[in-house]
Amino acid sequence: MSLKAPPATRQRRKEARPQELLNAALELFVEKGFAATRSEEVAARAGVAKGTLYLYYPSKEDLLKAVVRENLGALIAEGASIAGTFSGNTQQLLVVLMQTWWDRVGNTPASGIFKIIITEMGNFPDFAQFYLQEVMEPGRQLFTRVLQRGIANGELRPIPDMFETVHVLIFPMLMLCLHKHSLGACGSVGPQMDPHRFLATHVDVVMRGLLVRPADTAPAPTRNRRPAGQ
Amino acid sequence: MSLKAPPATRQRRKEARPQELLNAALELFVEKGFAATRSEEVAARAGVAKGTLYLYYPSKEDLLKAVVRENLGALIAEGASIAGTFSGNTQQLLVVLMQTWWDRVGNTPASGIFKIIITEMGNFPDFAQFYLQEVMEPGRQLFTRVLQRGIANGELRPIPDMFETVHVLIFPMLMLCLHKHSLGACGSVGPQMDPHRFLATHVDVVMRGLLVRPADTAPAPTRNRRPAGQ
Amino acid sequence: MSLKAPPATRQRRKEARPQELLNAALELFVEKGFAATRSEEVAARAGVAKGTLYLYYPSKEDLLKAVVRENLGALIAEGASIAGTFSGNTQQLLVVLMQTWWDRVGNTPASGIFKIIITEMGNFPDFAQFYLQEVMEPGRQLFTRVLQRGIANGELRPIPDMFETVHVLIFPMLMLCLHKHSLGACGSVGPQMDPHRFLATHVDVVMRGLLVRPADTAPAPTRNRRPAGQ
Amino acid sequence: MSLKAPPATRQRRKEARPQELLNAALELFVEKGFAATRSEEVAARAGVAKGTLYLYYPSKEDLLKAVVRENLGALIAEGASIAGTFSGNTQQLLVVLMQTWWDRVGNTPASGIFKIIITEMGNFPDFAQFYLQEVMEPGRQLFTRVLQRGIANGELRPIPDMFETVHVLIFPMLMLCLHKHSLGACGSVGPQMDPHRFLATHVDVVMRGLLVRPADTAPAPTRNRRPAGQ
DNA sequence: CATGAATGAGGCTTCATTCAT
DNA sequence: CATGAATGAAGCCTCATTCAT
Repeated sequence: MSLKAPPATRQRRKEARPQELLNAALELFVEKGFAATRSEEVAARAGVAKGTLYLYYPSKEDLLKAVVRENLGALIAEGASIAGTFSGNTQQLLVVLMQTWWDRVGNTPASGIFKIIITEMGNFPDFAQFYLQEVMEPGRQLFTRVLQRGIANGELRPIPDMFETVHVLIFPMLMLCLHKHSLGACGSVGPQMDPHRFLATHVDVVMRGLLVRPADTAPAPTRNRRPAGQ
Repeated sequence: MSLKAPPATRQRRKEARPQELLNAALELFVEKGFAATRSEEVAARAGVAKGTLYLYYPSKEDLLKAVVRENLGALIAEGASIAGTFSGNTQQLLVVLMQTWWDRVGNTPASGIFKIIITEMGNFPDFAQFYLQEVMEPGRQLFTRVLQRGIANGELRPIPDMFETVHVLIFPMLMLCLHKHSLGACGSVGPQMDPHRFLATHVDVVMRGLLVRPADTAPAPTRNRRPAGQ
Repeated sequence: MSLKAPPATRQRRKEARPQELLNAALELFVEKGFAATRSEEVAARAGVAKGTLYLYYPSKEDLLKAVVRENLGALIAEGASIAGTFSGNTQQLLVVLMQTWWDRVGNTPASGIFKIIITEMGNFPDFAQFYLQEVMEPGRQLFTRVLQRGIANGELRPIPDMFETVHVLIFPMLMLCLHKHSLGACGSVGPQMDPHRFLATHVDVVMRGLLVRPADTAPAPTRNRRPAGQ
Repeated sequence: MSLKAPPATRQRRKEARPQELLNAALELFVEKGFAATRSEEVAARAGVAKGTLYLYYPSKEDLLKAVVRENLGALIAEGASIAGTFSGNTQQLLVVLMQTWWDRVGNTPASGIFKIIITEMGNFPDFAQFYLQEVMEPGRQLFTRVLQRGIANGELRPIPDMFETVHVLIFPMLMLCLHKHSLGACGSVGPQMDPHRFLATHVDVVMRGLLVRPADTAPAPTRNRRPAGQ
């Protein structure tokens, strides 16, 4: 842009720093765990020196809290925006919800936040409250409304255990994120999970189980892969 | 002092030590994470002194590996034993498999091992191999066989994406364990998850989605609870 | 903006900077000690930014040395000026010396320098030499001359241990300064020390002990206070 | 004593450790100041490793508090014991009090506590309260009682400003301690202060100033030293 | 000149591990 | 075997100092 290239050393980028540090911290906390991540690593990955981290976050613990807040905020915002207005039947809505959620959250570094939450909820009790109120509960209510609308529409059969059924919808999505950052990140030998296909199958199976009269729709026609082990 | 009495206690303990240490370690690693758990805490919870731990396990890392080995072993053993011989239809088999698995694994301290695996797989790469080969793969094959038998029986419709479908069955079970040791352990305010009911609902919904002709079986008759929020 | 106005302030400040920094540093070094005072605090109290301090003093240590030099210089100057020419008897001279010293030194921020000297003499060995030569020794000689003149005048009795006697005169003055910056600065509950009264009493008692024939002078008539605890 | 020499390394001396650490800490805090003393230095001077210090005191600050408590305790105990029963006139009592105090306190490492107190009173406000109540106030009352008894006996003249007069007695003693650990510790070039002689002179001068009719006692006959500077 | 973002050496503290008893 | 006092490497954090603006 300007004629002078950005100065290599000792750059003054006060504006961008917090976000860069949060990104670095998220990555490392997800990869190695909070306790096993050294603050210096976070700083290094953000491209600054040890001390700089402490100009923005007073302690490693505060950094963790900022990471969680920041990324849960993103989750919440996404959830709200996705629900929005949608015309189409329940199955289509669920497919859109889940695929969008994957594109916007699951396929994003923010997906790692679930691993942190699960791991550190015990050590930082306020996370539990925060997570429950700001993420789990809204998500549960969103799915509950979707299913209830489907029942009211006559699309879905009556659902006796709504609470559990909603979790049957949600849990695989969360597990997909966790999987991505554990087994999925370990260059494992076996066949890789294709998230989109998994979510499509998940919705397809569950919807067949909830519809009044399951359509005879085969799921997205699949090329014949995975000959082994099945 | 006396010639016979005291050794009894000491003797009994001596042989139980390794198991007591592994139990204590499992609990603490699950609660606080491996890095955040101090060796001394493990020893204390096992009722021995710090040094004693090192008589049995040469390092904290080795202790972790023993914990993982031990509990993955348990998982494997359970899995193998559960499948066994079973007469009944596929849905009944899956219900039995899952409920038994919950009783023998999920409802056991060993359920925490999944949290450790997910958390530490990045720091201890051999866990991935180990876990994949000894747990995930056998479990996947078990469920694959069950579904394939169901298809062969004519109970189940053809399943185009067997790999994903099996994970649709497995992931909620794993997530249930993780949930139990995170949100579920935090005295959260909202309604608690009832694992048996969750698994029943899970099987019911998924089976309806897989059966050739979904039975009209209502799931386990539910007392009318959870009036709020659904 | 305007052609004339703003520089006035800035200009005035610029010349006053070193002194403002020294004042701020003296205060803080006295309050918290040299090691426990952060450079940034000094700058902040002087109303400048951290970096500015280093435009005037190349290091915190140099700042300390400047503070000590500056204030020992003040002490020396005062000492020299106080002695001056004085007509009156020895007791009157001592009273004037001490009260003046209190007004010009003890009752001034410079009084804090004694605390610094005592504290940091061990860490900065040249302070000892400096302090001894430039302050203690001149002060000792001043008092020695005063007492010797009193003996020669026939006002004072012979004094066998002049060295110690002079310290009997000096030590309470120094201790008064130290007290002012320690207990005296801690909003202590008990009765407060009135420095003028203390010095008057000090001179009175000591002079009675040194005069050939102690006058029957009551010390400065005291309002009846301090009924408690004495 | 025993046949086996004390084990050289990794000695187990749990009993003695706290006192050894307190002694080392007192010395170093007095020499260099609290903030300028590194915990590792304390440990090293006590002959242990860094970590060992923390087995006994949870932080450097707690160590300081223990040092102060420990040594103020000693001071208090001494004060109480010295007062005791004494037959003789007031001057003799004061001489005994002061010389004993010097032998038991001033000439002891505990004398350094005054330097710490003066320096750190600002940083640790509870020290002020503690010191005032447990040391200054009892000391002041002790000297007040001695002087009042002297007045009642007819030995001493009426004393209008008892509070200040008592401090005229006390301050030089404190200053003597401070001097010992500052100028006196710096291998200064000039003549050294002889504490006993100083205290004797101090008492002599002050008593002459307080007695109804000063005795004509010369103080302890002095060998003719210190030819210079007086 | 003045600023304050950035640095990194250094200090406090923890804790895995050792070893004398 | 069991203990727990002791160790010291390693991590968190501070702050004196630098330097680009």
